Amino acid sequence: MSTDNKKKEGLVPEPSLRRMPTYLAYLKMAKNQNQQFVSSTHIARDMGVDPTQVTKDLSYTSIVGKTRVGYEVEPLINILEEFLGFRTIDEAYLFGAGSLGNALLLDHGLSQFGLKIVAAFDVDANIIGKEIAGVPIYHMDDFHKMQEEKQVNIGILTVPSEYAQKVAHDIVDGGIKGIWNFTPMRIRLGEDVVVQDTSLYAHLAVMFNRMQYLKK
Amino acid sequence: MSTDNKKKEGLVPEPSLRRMPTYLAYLKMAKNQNQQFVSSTHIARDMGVDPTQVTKDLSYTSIVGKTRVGYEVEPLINILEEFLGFRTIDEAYLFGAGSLGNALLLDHGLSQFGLKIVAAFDVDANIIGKEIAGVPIYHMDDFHKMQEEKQVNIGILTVPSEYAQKVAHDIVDGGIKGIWNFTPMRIRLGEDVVVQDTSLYAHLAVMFNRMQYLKK
DNA sequence: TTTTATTAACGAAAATTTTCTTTAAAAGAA
DNA sequence: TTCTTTTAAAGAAAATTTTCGTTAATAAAA
Repeated sequence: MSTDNKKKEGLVPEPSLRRMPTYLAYLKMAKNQNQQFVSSTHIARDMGVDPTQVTKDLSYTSIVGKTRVGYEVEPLINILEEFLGFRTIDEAYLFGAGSLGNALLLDHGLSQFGLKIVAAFDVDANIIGKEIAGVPIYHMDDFHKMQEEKQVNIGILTVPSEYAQKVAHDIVDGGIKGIWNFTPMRIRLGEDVVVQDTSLYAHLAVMFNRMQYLKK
Repeated sequence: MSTDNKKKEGLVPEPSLRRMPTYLAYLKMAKNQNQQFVSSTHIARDMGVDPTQVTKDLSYTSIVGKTRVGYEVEPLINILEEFLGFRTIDEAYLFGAGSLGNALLLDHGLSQFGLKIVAAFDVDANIIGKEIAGVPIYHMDDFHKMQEEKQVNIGILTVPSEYAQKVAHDIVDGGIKGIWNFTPMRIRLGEDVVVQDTSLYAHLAVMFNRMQYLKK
């Protein structure tokens, strides 16, 4: 019954990981303003969060702050970027070049955070063979052949929900180790694959719900 | 007597809200396969989650399941869509028509989930006056004037990080009540505004981190 | 040099979320 | 009908995450 009773010991908490890029964005601004040090209290005040949460989050990295001074901005940026994996470029395939997939191909922000989409796959004959933002679109059937040469291990899933599980399974067979799942479907895969769910609609749902409480 | 009337005044937990659209996607597939009922145990097994979590999540809506049968698919879809605010169309402005903003304009998935972008604002003279996916792009300065006529209350924030706080403040002044923040910056605003952070890079960070543990 | 104020780090406590357990209801079988 | 099995619901327990309180370090001031 208990299928995934894996020890979570030593893992950096997901909420902490999600907050780290926000500190990074803040630090880059501080750097632009030529600040050499920032204290956790400063960060916390400016960002509207708890100061102890900032120190605790940053303590997961190798940075050490100086008492009464704070953290040195530039080393902290470097350490955070390294820690988050934004410094090493990982190659990725995009599966499903519909409107959302297209969107991700056009967004050049991703490459600054360590993700480079090297090819896209789809089944729509109208777009296969074309390029979007310099990324070639192949037929889904060509994936396994392509993967033999390239050995990419990240797959971005932007197919229609009904194909999510099937495609996910298929690409894991081809050696994909991490799936960035933009579909609203939950996909079931083995323990040796990382699935990151990023459904925009989930966030929309939270926003709509919280807004209801304002309207009275 | 409601047991969860504590400090947060009975707010639906955010994790539950985020999971609801995944149930919705699952249910739509069940409907397509002409299933009339689904039980929480079924949903849980197919989606790889805990069955009691499913019932608990669904209990926040008005649906009531039938013992030994489950939930009726079609009413549950309707109730969920209604509950999540996907049935009523909310108008939104897009702030920042760069690559990510462009992406959101091109994605026609949003309109199916109750969000309709009616105008975009930017400061780039090269794109002002043009249209993307039928949505006109205006200069940022025209926002307040426009808002007087339209009274839109959702703003999608896809400006560069360094302008996030400033623009956020400005649009709240113009009457925006909910901000869907796609920048990695945390923004500070009053209590009467809902901010939903959706930084893609936060999710990327989690995925990269979790993948590190596979590679050994 | 000594004192004071600010800060990171660490562990404890509180709050939140998830999982486990029990209970009652009801469909289907005997 | 009566029994068995499956299920939703509700409450308890466990795990996780956040907040709180304390301590030690150290830069700046006296």
